[in-house]
Amino acid sequence: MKRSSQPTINDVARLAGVSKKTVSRVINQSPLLNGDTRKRVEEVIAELGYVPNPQARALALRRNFLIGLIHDNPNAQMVLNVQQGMLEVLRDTEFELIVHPVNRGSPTMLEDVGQFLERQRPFGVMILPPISENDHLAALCADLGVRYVRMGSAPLDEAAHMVASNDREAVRGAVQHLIECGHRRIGLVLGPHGFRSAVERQKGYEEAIERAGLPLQRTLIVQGDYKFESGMRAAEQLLDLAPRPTAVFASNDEMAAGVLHVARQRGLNVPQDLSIIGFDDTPIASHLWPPLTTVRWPIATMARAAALKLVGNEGGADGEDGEASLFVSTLIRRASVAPTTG
Amino acid sequence: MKRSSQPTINDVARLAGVSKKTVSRVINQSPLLNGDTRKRVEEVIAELGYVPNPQARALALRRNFLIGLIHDNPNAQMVLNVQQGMLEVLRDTEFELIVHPVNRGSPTMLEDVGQFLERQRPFGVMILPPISENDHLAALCADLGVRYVRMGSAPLDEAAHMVASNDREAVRGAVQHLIECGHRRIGLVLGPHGFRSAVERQKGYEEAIERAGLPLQRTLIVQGDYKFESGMRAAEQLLDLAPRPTAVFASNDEMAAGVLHVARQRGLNVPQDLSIIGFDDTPIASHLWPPLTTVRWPIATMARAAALKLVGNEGGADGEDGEASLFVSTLIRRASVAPTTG
DNA sequence: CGCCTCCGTGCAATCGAAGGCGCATCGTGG
DNA sequence: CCACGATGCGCCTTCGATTGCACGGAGGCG
Repeated sequence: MKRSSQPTINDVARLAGVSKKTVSRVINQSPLLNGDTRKRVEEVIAELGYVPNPQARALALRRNFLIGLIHDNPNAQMVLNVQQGMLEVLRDTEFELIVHPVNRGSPTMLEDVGQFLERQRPFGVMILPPISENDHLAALCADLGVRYVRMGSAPLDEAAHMVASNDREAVRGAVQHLIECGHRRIGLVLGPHGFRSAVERQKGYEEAIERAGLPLQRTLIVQGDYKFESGMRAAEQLLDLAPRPTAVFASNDEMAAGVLHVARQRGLNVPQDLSIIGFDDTPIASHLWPPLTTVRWPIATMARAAALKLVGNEGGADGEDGEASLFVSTLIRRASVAPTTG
Repeated sequence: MKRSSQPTINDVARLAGVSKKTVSRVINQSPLLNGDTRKRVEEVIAELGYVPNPQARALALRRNFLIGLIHDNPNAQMVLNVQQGMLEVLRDTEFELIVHPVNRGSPTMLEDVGQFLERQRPFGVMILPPISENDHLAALCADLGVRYVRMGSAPLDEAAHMVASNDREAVRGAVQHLIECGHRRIGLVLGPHGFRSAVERQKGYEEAIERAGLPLQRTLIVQGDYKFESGMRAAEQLLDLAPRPTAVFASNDEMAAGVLHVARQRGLNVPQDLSIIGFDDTPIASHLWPPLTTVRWPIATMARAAALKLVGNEGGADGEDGEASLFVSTLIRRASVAPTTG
């Protein structure tokens, strides 16, 4: 049984014996308003269960209340954490989240996003890595007058338009941890070409090695692509070296799992024979055996901050945005790292 | 640099030298329309880059083009697969997907959803397990005149309102597989109380045991809650039994990972000493060591079907919906199952 | 005591698109 | 050659909410 139709602002006005304008004032919290009238209107609203029609509102205001989430991300946990974080903020507002995945590979990616933006004209969009690194995309948003915030592994825009973790520093810390445990031959599994995060994590590794006065050996650095299988391939390569590395930093957890997988296949004990550190602290990290030492970055916190930047101080002076833009990651120590026995 | 403002249907009409109505006819593919005029209008549209304003459209049509996704699901991979599947369908339409997670635990859950539905009046909503099992929620949608489709592990509504896998049958097959491998003492880790999927999977287990003429032993069935830790606790309990079970079916992969974890802690070899089967085929299943034999259910396919049900044959006779409602799961055989040596 | 100001409120126009109704035009047949 | 039906097209209203402008009443000041 379907309710006939929603009450409109006209119904409210009629029943309360006032004009639409007055009702509108009540809804929009206009300060100049008689207390009596306001109360009566509010009563009628409650009685009727009146809810303003967002489409009509959007039309009259010449703006809508949609926040887009653009991503091309294979990491489900991360995308969902972002959604959760953003929605925690948006829940208290009149904004809604509309998700729009795209294909990184597709040559029409920019057009796709452009169409989406033109059709919906969302109030703002959040762009997740790795496409957040695409400057054309940001330019497109700016051009169309759509607010945007990019999430990244390093600062890649002005503060108002980004939230970033500091991957380089975090990885440096992780590798330093390995060095402090006595490791000298530390393998690195890179992220895919063209990813800013991959570059940052590599730099972090190199900085740690150099600061410790260790030699930077090219053979210890092997290509990966953030996928499990590439972690396995990288491990094959690293474990074939003689002498073998005693520790490996993989640029994400999934590849770390691949390394662990291969180590196990070869009968190596982790962490006794090989220490492993990952990155991301996905659920997989804590469920592996042994549980994986990894770097956790505050996705949900960053997502909340991004949402606030998008919807925040709408009317206010936009010189001042109280939201932080840089977030620190922490090393989560589990059981996949041990001191060298040598 | 921000484009001043979007062209409207008026601009198009003026430039093409026709009335708005004619432009509207072109856009909405009205059949009664002169070819010449149509072409001219289309040219102007292309030239101006005119895109109809969805809000105005929604207002005039007294309906919008939003599909909601309601879930309270902790399984990120599943939620994201659903989003992907639905968006594959919606991409070709004018619909947009708006996500709305809820708190299962919250006593105001129904009100929350009600508010969401009243505010947005989405054209349709998709409801994921486990809240899809909540009949009040479905009733709410029906009451508000919002189309809905519920996803479940067993048929829980009429065909037009659900897509379901057949968990019972799938689990029966999985446990039969264990029995065929010679296992006689097979542990079961249950899903949480009050979950339909948990019940279905238990029934599948029991059916397999009974059909094989084996005794149904209560001590082999232990409670879990779909979380990794509960899998560990369950494993502790099962592996303390004497004689020990030689195989375990865990009601999802995460708990299976927990079982594997504990087995490893106790120095058991998997699969030689203990065979394990999970459910869901999340990425974790293939990344564990040994890779986990598990049941895969076609989430994305189901999501696509659900999306089609939601937006499909809008004007047509709604007696006929071509979309399937029941989907079969398959056993993915990996390395976590071995024949009994005894 | 009257006029002016200010506050609260209502009327009517507006946003962009859709569609009913009716007019103009074209084609055809008597 | 005219009448009539079919068809293409435009005017005007509508959807629900916002907002500029103007008006009525109350209070202050000359």
